[in-house]
Amino acid sequence: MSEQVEFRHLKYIVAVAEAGNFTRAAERLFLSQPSLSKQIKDIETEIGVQLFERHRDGVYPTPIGQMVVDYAVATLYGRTHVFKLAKEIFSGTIPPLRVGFSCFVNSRHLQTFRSLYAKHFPLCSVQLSGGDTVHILQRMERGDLDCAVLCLPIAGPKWVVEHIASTPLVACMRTDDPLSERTEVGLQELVPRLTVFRDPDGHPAAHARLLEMLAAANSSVHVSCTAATPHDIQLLVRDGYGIALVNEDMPLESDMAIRHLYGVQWTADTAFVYSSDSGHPALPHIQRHFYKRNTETVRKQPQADRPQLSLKFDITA
Amino acid sequence: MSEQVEFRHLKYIVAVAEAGNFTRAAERLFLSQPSLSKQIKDIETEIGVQLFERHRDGVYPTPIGQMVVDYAVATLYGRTHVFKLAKEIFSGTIPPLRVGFSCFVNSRHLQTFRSLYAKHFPLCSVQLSGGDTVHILQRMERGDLDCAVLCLPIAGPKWVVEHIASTPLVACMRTDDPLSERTEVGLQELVPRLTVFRDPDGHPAAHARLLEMLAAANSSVHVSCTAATPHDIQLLVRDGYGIALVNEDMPLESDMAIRHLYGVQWTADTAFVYSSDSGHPALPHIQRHFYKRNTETVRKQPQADRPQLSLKFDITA
DNA sequence: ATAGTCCAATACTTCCTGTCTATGGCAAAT
DNA sequence: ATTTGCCATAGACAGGAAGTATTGGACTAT
Repeated sequence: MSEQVEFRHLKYIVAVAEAGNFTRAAERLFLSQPSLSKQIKDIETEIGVQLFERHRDGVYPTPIGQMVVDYAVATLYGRTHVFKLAKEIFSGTIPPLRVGFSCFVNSRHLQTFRSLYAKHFPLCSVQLSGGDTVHILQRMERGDLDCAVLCLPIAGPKWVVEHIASTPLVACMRTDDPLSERTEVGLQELVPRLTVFRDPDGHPAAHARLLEMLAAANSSVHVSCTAATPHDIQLLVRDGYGIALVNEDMPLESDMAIRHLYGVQWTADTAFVYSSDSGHPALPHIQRHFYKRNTETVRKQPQADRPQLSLKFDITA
Repeated sequence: MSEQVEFRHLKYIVAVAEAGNFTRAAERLFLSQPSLSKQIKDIETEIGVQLFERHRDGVYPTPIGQMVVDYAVATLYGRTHVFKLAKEIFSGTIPPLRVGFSCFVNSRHLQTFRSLYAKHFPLCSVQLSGGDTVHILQRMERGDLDCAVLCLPIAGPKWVVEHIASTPLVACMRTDDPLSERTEVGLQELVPRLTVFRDPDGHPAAHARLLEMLAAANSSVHVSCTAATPHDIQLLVRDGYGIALVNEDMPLESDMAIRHLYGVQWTADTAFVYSSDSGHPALPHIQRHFYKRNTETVRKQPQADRPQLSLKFDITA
């Protein structure tokens, strides 16, 4: 039924809608008016729907016609951009992708991203640079970075956020800590000693969300030590300043142990982020791949009986 | 550059990728093999990118080719569905849209939805039915409803959720309540008298989220009265059972007053929801319109200094 | 009234191009 | 060495998109 509709027709439909007049639309298309009229009419009879109302004072899309016009604009845009991107990738004229990352993101996610990119864009190089989340976001806003792998939550409509992974939050303590003899530790016995945190300034939204999750569990903590890197956090824990909540997959240094939490199921989340008005042509394609990977694997929702809280969402959004 | 690429080519590209072989792809397309070969080759030279690697044991898409194949599949799918939808709307063969709604959703959102639908699909009718959120979701899952206008949070990957509106949460009390003399009420003086709530069974996730927001403000409440409708909530408040948290735009009955909260900025959110595997062809188009309306108006993020918490997200997701 | 203007639709011709058949080339299998 | 399977090339042909010329309808100005 729609098999006969070609890109040519979409171009004609858009032109007529914009010009509001067959004659001027034909001029703009460097086409004769009869040819344009016929093509539009052919399509209308082909799909069995009137797309335009011809009045003496102009040609207006019908409501359905307007829907088709919207579709046509999007589709024409998609075509030019896919093939533009393909050519840029093929010729290597695509600029190097500048990727930021938070040091709290496990390096395997960076490797996943990197191999995904290398697989799809073998001629294209990647420039990595680490930093705290706020700084990375600032640099993306300035246009100094194209995208980033960061810890959620990331707020606001200006970012495109594609979830990559969830990791349980666990307690990080010394191996000689009495609590390390348990296989799991309860929140109530943990909270009084929970004093080591990620630097709130590095990612205020994540800090606020963590405090909110603690509040939801009727726990209030005393934030006495903060650190800007996983290494520093373990330094503080090793030196006896307290216990920290860390990602289960954080690279563990010597004399450090992690224990799961009992009674709650808290997770931290990693995401691929880029500016919604970013110009780099590879980003939507990469995002689409992460999206596919998500929709294929997310099926198995565990639905545990323990309260599942996640750092995923920014509660101030 | 990509101007020469037609839907025909996209079909050919997909067929070759699926058949892994020019000859068999041509058979499947009821086309001669040379014609197919030539068309693919023409496109490759036209856009300047090799899409397929011809090996002795088969034809494989290059990485860029795979990207184009993905694009082609999506674009072909889009074309058939847009015109199928257009025809169904035009001929009135589109079935009536069965819309569910929660009674806590302000009726103006239903009217917005209704006028949007009527504007785009004038020949198509709407069947409205109200109920509590859980019930509406169940009916959508069973296929008895096509879509719904509900209060967030709505969890899970099986729902497509498009945000419609945010409304401040306010305290609902009797007009003769001492607190009603203030222009704003503080959470600390409010919480001890906050005893009237929406029925938790009607929307467990929203109830849990509200309790979490209260916990985040170091407040724990005693849920002594619950009601299933805004009317019943006001009934309980009028009869002196306590104060309720309600949407600012809830239709107010006589002797009832609402007061904003001081120190926090809490909001409840309304969304357009439908099943991600729903077959009704109008839904993606409606969603697209809400999405457009959002992206056009959301620019002005207030960024107040008060803590902004929202019922928007399901924290157990 | 009537001529003039504007615009879409129709009739017919031209020419481009997508498809076909036939064939060549190449590598692996027998 | 021959056969087989597959893709590329060459030349002929037909379908249809676009062009030119024209008609027809509706409004306007004199």
